[in-house]
Amino acid sequence: MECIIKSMNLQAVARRAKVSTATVSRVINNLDVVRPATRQRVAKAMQDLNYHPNPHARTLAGGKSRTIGMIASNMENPFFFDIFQTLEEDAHANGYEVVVANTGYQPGKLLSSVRMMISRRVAGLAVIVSEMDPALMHELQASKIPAVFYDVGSAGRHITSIKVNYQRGIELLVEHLYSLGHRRMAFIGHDSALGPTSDRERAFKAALARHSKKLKSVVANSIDGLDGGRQAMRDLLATGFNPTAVVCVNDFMAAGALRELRDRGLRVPHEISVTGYDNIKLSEYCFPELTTVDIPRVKIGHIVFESLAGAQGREIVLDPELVIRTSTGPIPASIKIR
Amino acid sequence: MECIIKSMNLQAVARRAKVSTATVSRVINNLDVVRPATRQRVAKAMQDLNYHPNPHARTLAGGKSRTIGMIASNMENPFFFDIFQTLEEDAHANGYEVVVANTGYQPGKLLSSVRMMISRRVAGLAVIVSEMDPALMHELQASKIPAVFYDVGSAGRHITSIKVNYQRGIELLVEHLYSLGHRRMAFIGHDSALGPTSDRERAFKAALARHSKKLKSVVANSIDGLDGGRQAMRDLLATGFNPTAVVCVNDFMAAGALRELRDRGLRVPHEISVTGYDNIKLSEYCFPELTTVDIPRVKIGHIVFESLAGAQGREIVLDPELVIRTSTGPIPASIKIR
DNA sequence: TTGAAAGCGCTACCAG
DNA sequence: CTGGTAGCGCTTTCAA
Repeated sequence: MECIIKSMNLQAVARRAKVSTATVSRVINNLDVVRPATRQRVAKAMQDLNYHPNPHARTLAGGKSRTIGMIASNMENPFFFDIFQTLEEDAHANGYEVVVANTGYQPGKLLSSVRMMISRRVAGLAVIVSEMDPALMHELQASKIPAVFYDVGSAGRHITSIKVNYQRGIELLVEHLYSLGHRRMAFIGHDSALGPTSDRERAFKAALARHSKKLKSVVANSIDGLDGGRQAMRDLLATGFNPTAVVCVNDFMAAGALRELRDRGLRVPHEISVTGYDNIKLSEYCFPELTTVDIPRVKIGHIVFESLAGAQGREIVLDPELVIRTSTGPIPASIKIR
Repeated sequence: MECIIKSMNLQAVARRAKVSTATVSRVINNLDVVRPATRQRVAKAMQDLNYHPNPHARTLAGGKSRTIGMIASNMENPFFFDIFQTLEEDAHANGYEVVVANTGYQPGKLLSSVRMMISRRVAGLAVIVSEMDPALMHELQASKIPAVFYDVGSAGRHITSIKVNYQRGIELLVEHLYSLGHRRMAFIGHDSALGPTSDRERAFKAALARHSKKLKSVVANSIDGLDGGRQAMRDLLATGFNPTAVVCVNDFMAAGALRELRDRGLRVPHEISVTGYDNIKLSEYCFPELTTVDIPRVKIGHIVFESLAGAQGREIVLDPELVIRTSTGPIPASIKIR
């Protein structure tokens, strides 16, 4: 029993409701020029026919879609996912969808993703990445698509910029560690295209320098993720520089780093302290729980949507907050003597 | 300096290359009827104009998109994300994109997501969920869109079914625990719309019954996630039934459960054993590392793409494998005496 | 091998 | 308030 279901279209609905396609379109788009009675009739026809508008046709005809794009560096990292989730909620609540693209921290993918989003005619674009590409801004500017950048770029015509004072967060962490007696600290970062020395690494170095120009430090980078964090810690320990505290670029990597220490029998925080960044849910489930810095991801998600749908071109700065848990503590007694 | 960039279209390219729009279309779609010289000319024109085809127009005109849809119960759970990631890789490698929809285990959202995917004219649809909806199969069948179901539904005309023998995995786990001496076991599951007693819970009970009809057990359900796992463990301990081993529906919840035990000072596995399911990366980073059952997510991702792009209507069954780590051990000495 | 033209389903503008 | 209709950018016959 083959049944050819030629998907319903405006015309079919129009015929059934005995109105023109224009009127059906008006009903679909909630234009309140339609007489209630007519609206009723059309609504019923749509129901009866189980009609669903073709989004592609709508986008093509209208020039704009009901889709918001989000480009992230690493959706596997809960930090990005959390932002996505709030954004999606807001979007759905307003009849939008959101499609995501992952760059994996590769600038090349960033650019191609932006292009793809533009050709998709997204209604707005959220760029939540650590990478940067010079051509990006230009293309985006030209496309006139409302956009919001997180952590990179600056506000402009249709462009909102959300920034978290990363530097400040690192300072809070380093200050906390310093006050606990730590003097030999290391930094674990992730590969990003910002050159050999990333902003974040620099922020760490700068925070150290605040206390004393003579504080030595070591840096290890790897891929963002649990394995990457573990690998970085391995590399770090292999340098022979024995830090009493390790500051990680984010919680995700910190969680991986903790595992390596556990394997080696180095007790945290008794023998070595570790900090994360972001305050993702996982940071509370690590062993030990991570001392970290809170980045308000839910808030960011809301701001992103709002900036895409409403007030554009703003510049927003958020301040991070220190969250002290059990992965940090006083420096080991054996070292105190020195 | 305002510049109106009216986005390039086929016609512009056609004009510049001095051919018809039909020919440009042929070049775009790689139809090898075009003379090499012509193709060259068109390609250059596209370059010069920085032309990018409008996917909506393509879908509208062609009736089919280059987008694959994936519907998952909980993208926050790495299990689903891992499948997504492989699927996306394969898709991109073949010029497809993939859009995801989250159901949060709600059957209602499942249905609306399927509808949305159908109206989007996705080229294929992967349904990786625990919920089920009767109307779903019907609509999908009628749409003639190639689909693949994971864990629910059965193969059909354009429908591929991938199943993992969940029951078998649970058996492996229970067997392992039983051989370690455990007799009082509990199960931590997550809410799903399969009624008060889910398939998975039943699988657990059945596995217990294999050994002895008299084995008592208790079940606690909560929301899938770290917090949910923790809450379930809390509920479990509150029942007063003191299990020596807890089988969790998946690794994600198990990770949450471990945290609660840690907080209470219950040492794993010395005082209580815990198992997970899926073998996600996080299971290796838990403390202690989770004994679990491996579900080949990468393989599943590949099969999904393959089933959507190529051979359809198959029925595939995968077998899970036991992975023994350190979250399970012999029953506590204090109990052994009994 | 290429061109001309008829749609795909919908929006938006102009009349009535 | 409603209808008619010209596109939106592309694919796909049908002819040449």
